[in-house]
Amino acid sequence: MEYNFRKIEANWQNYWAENETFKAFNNSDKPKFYVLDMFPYPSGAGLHVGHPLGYIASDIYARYKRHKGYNVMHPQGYDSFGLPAEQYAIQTGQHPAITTEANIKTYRRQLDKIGFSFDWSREVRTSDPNYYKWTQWVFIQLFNSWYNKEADKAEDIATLITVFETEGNENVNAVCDEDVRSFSASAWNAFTSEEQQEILLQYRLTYLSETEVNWCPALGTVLANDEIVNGVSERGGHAVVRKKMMQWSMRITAYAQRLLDGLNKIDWPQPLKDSQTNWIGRSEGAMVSFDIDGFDAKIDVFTTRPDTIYGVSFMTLAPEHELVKKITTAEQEAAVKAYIKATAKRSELERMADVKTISGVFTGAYAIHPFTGEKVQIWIGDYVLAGYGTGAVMAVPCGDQRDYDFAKHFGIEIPNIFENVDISEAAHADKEGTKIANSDFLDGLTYKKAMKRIIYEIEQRGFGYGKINYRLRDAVFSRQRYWGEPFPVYYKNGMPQMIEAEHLPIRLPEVEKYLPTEDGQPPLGNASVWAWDIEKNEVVSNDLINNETVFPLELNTMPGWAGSSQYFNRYMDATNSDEMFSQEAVNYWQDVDLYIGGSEHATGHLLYSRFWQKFMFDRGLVPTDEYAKKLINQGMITGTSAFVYRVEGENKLVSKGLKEDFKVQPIHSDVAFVNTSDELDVEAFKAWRPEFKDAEFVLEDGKYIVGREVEKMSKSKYNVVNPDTICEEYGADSLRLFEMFLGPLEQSKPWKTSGISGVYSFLKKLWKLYIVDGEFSVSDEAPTKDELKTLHKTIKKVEEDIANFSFNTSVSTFMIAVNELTAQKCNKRAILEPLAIIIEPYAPHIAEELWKNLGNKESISTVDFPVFEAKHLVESSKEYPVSFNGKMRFKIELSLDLSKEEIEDAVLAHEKTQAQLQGRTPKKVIVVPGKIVNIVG
RNA sequence: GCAGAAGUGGUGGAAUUGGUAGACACGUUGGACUUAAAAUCCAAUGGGUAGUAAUGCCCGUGCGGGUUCAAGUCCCGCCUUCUGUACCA
Repeated sequence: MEYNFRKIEANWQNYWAENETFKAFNNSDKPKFYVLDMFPYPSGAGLHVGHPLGYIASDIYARYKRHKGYNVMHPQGYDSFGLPAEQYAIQTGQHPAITTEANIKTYRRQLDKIGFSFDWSREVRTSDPNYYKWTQWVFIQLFNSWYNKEADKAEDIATLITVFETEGNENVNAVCDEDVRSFSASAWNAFTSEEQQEILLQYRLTYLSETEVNWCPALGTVLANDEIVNGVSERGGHAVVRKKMMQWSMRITAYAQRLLDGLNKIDWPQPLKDSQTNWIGRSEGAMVSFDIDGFDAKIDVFTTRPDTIYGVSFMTLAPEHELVKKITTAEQEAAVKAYIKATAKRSELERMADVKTISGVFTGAYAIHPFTGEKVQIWIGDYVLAGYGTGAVMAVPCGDQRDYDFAKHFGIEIPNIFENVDISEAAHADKEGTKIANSDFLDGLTYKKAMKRIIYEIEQRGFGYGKINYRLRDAVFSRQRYWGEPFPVYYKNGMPQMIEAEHLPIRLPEVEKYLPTEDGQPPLGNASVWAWDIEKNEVVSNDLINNETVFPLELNTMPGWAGSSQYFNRYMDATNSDEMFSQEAVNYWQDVDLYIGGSEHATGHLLYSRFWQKFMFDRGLVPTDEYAKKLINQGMITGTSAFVYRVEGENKLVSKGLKEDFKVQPIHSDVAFVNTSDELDVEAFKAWRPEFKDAEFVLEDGKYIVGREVEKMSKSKYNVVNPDTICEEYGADSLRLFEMFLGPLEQSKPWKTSGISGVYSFLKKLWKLYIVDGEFSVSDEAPTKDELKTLHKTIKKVEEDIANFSFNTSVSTFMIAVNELTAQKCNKRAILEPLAIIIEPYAPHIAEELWKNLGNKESISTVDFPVFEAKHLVESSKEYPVSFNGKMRFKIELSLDLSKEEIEDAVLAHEKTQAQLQGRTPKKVIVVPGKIVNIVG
């Protein structure tokens, strides 16, 4: 009776599917537990062994929690809108929906093979109209909301309109556009409907505005800040330029502080929290206005060091600053123009890479220092970024290194406002421990006191106000793509109008071509049936647009993060067609208890989804304002690439050991042709690369040995290992165990197929424990002390390891247990039955098979994890023999909340029983205060 | 530059609050079984050194210091690698 994993796994996978074993119900006597994975984008390449790592970990946790008596929801779905399917469509004309459907089929087949306990009845796909209906619905809710700073939450836009109608906007404290004009109630009521709409748009949480965006000509679309890496597009590495376009944006900045505060109450990895904190970029300081000499205009600056204002000796504007043109003098005009032209030409990438070069031009204009009344030069320089703060700085060369360098370079004076500080070499940027000097009323004050005083003075004298600034920008929400959620928006007289919720979803229209139109419109501009009839409430042909009731629909689609910002809530009630989710469902499931996924989403999905959740919380749609209590970032599994070495200029390939003797060029070989001893199957390689069909292979010891290198697992590096192959050869349980055994979950580590034989032979040994003379058979004899010890040790360790997410060490624990039980020739039900249960999360198929053969009819997945009485525990903890002053002592760990005497008694009793068991005389016991208990031996 | 994480055998990695460093596994070597191979099982495996042997001694967790009866673990100062981020005023 062999361990036939192929048959066992196929049987159980069918059984689970037929019986919907892992279906979670929205009500139960058991406590709830929600385990979530980041759902995958179904790419055409299918899964490689790196992808399921996080799913295996979450699955172990989910199965474990089921055994511990929880009602566990472990859903899965697909983030199925995205660029690859669209680009494939552009190349082939194939509709992205068809490609996506095919890819999902592959993914599902691969996932099923691994034996996950997903509740597929809750599957979601972001590209499914029944799903994106609710993405569109949330968009409408955002549009119909404004952020009330008084209440510090989002509210219905209707409440804002009421305020406008009764008292205008004088007393409204909202997060809104900066250039909102003020009006009275009577003025508001006199505005035309269009004027009112325009004003409201400046308050809505999602709004349309002409914004400067990151335009990527090669991709034909706008990119969000987090989609740009080092000045080029994250996807494809194409150049990105700044361009002004009409775009939908999300007023995420309204939530900047709450997004920061919320981090304190969630158990997420510190590095991830740090990167969100940096991304939000809170800084405290002041806004200060400087008058411009001879102009009726002011330069507003944001500074974190208003206390150094007496050190200002010039000002610098970003070259793009709107005042530059206005204030530049005739003499300086040519130089300024040339400089602006030169900086505009430099790409973002160059500008960032080249931070050393100091450049700038004097505008010829002067600002008036608000406190001293002195004239200070106004310069432009590209070290000032148009996109941060106001795009202008008050330069304090003695306190800021960049200002210092600039001043030195252009010979501008550097006044010193610090007591006893030498600034002849560098600026003095330290805040603490220095007193301010030469600064009138600030003289002698330290940083903290000076800050308080100067902000007070600035506000008193009307030069500005204290301000907290955030680096976080509002998120652009429009994409010029086809394969994304269409907006539920049509345009009437140029003003955006929402389609009523009951008419959702607005389905993606069919188009002839997936490229932008010839006149530069997004791909939806190719659709001929893409207009909204407000009488019929349906999408109609564009030809009818001249009708009074038919209006053009929005041509942009939503970005990738739209669909992933609320999917975790939709899982709670995934098939509900009347609501996004029922209140009963969301009140039952509340939030995610464990979320596992990659850290690359730190400033994308994981920030936006927190924003949406907070918004939904404000509007009373969800019960919590953070949706995931605990988050774990699983590490990446990298590939181990294989290389052959071609002698330059010859059709000759030399083995690794000989490559030093030649001038060689490494070439990737497919890892499929290399065995575990790094030996290349030369014939297979020749058949794979026809250009080497006639090549000469220079062998060492009769073998061709390849070179190895750890790289990211990718098709182009030919180092992809497919989970299907592993499942076919070793079984899904081996794959699951091995992925966990590979190393700590959160660490990145290279895949090495050779190591899998260890876990595979472990499973075979486990199987054999239950078999006597080729037949399933266990004895009902009472277990021995040693056998019980092995079992309880294993239970204790595995539970601890699961609690710490140290799945790798728990696999070792299983191996030790099986080795010990094999050595003890243990074949007893009392040991083997619980063993099958505790191994089940890691190796569900074999565990179920063993369970069935033990004579248990019920599926193991419904059995509770064994709990044993304390009296069964043979020892309270591990004993450490320790050498102390030359004497042998033992350390025993006891976590007891008892007095010294009670502990002494307990230890003595323990020692007595131990001594009796081992047939020796009891040793003298000394209890040392603290946690350490020593037994002198 | 800044922030975070990490450096342990030939390899992946254990070592829970400071207490037998190298668990477990891969690989390697030797052995059993076999006509042979595969599979399986057994044994050895950080380095050095003494001994026929049982066994013993010395060194050893990136480097240099320190605290401690005791340091991979704690403290100070370095080095290296990885990850994120960056003219953020």
